[in-house]
Amino acid sequence: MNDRSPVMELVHVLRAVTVEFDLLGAEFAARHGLHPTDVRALIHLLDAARKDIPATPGWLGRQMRLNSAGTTALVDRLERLELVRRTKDTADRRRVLLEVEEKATELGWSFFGPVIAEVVAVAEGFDTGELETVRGFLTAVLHSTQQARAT
Amino acid sequence: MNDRSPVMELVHVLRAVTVEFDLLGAEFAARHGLHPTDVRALIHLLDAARKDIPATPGWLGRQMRLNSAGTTALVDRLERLELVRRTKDTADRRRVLLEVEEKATELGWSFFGPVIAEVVAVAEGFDTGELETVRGFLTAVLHSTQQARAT
DNA sequence: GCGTAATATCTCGCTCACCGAGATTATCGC
DNA sequence: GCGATAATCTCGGTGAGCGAGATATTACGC
Repeated sequence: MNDRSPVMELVHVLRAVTVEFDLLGAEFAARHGLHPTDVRALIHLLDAARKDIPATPGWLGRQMRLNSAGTTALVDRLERLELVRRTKDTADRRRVLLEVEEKATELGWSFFGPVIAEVVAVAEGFDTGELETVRGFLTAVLHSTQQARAT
Repeated sequence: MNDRSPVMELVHVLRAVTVEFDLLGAEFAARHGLHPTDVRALIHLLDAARKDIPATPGWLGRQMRLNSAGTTALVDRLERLELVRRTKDTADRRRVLLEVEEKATELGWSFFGPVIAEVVAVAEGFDTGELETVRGFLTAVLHSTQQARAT
């Protein structure tokens, strides 16, 4: 596999994009006095809310690869910042549901807003078919790596 | 901006890919008894070596958004793990150059190898023009976000 | 050349994110 | 009901990263 092959270029740029997004998250976190982990958690929680997946501490911990102690600490932090609220699940009273506060969605938009604007601006230069190609490729990579990680 | 618009789908999948890559890094780190930060540092150092950019603690700290104390601790860790070597710069003797050991490149390949294999497999289903479209799009997003972060 | 400012790195003390182990509380199958 | 299982939380400890400041080397103004 040549270092200059088209596919290797793709790998490099993909990696560079993830590094860049990480740094964006870290800077956003620092600017708002929270930790990169909190931003990552926020992303997962907003994602869950968007997809109507019930979010619990256990679920969040699995997403973030944190153990239960770390997860409790994380949720404590988020609750203290008034970004989430703990509520008991009436069906299974062992469970605690995490509900994102409005403050959290606002924070989420102020993080993603600029990113979305960037991507929208870039997308201007591509036609619908091309964007569909990009989306298809990224989706395939996503599923492929998720698959690989699960094994 | 509709949540189901093609561009928003792209944003979501891009974000999902970065989350997935983060998790890959974290799991790789855990499996090798090091920290996600160490893996990130390794990526930056191997990148620098590949591009013939001289890597110093200061440079690495800027890439990672660590302050000097944290950077020193990081380099200490990497040196203890025999992944990098500190050498004095003869031109500017205030500076310390970080040279990656062979062990580090091996570790890098064992991390990227599987990822590359995934991307290569996915790329099979796309022709050269399509891959070029994807690469162009990601490169544009990369530059655009780098630009935005600098301001 | 000489003193001063700027630059690169490191040291010290501290905070707190995260882990391992285990306690607590609630649910389910028998 | 009772043991097994599951979800969450508590406690104690480790160490990554920060702020402040020390040290060493180089660049600049005179």
